Amino acid sequence: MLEKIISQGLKATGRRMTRTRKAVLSLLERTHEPLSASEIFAQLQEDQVAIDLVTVYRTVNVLKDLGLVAQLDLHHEGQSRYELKEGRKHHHHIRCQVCGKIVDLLLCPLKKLTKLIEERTKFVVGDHTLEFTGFCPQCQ
Amino acid sequence: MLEKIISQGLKATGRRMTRTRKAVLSLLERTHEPLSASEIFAQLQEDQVAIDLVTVYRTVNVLKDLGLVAQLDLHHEGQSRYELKEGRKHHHHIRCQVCGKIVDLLLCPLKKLTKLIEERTKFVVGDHTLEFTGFCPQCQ
DNA sequence: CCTTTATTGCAAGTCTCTTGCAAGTAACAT
DNA sequence: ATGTTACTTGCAAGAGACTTGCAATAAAGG
Repeated sequence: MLEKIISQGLKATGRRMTRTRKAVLSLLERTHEPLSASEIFAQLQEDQVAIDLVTVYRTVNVLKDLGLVAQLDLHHEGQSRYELKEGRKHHHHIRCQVCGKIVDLLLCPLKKLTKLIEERTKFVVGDHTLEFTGFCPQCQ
Repeated sequence: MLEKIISQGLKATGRRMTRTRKAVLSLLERTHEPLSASEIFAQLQEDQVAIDLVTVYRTVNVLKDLGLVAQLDLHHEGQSRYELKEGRKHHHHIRCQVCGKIVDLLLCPLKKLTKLIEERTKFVVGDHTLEFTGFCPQCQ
């Protein structure tokens, strides 16, 4: 179970598993779209979980530090979104410009590009962002 | 000259060429990295051009509306950057995580991907963001 | 159950970007 | 040139995402 794995990561870095961290984790675990901090906050309110928005921000940052959550900056959205990495492989997203629906793209065309970029720019390539926008089937 | 082309675009949309728009354009024209609003503001201050930060934001938005400037959201930067599109072909960037230096990548591996994504997701694919981070030659 | 110390909530602050409005000025007609 | 119109600007204020300081709370281990 995810909670156990994460408890260990927390303990290993001198942190604790708490009621609010469990709530955020369980929400991320059962949600299949990346969520923003305010969406996490709103959903937990609805679920009658007492939590402050500040704590949501602190929690996702802790989970990010542990490498358990990915922070996404979608195309001109002006806010970050978070999704669990646990058990999922590297992927990207497409977001509907009309309704905001986000769908996973289970592909990444960039592995072979890294070497080319490193040769051309002399950079050491680290991370990358690749996000698409478009119109989903319902909004076309 | 760029200013003339842009004057026409402005006029065609009921807008005017002004002292401040000329200043922003000329700065973007002679700068070879994408600039943020506050960088544009700071550089113009240094150049003794009287301009308000609000006007910088409004100006880049006008230029974006006209399709003359691209707005970039680099990886977790928390601010947008702007660069002239005029005369340049579609490209992406890599940014140094240490010093912030931004270099153009004159490539885009995504044309052939669009069809695949549309088939798989039933979305109509519009725009995309692709930005890399890494370590530049000086910061390795 | 107690102690230690991480975590939380609240208030306030920071940063990017936007909006309202009166004053300034570009563009065009007279 | 001068005047008129309406687009632009600057200033003040506001909105939204995210962070920080601090006292109160609550995990975790003894």
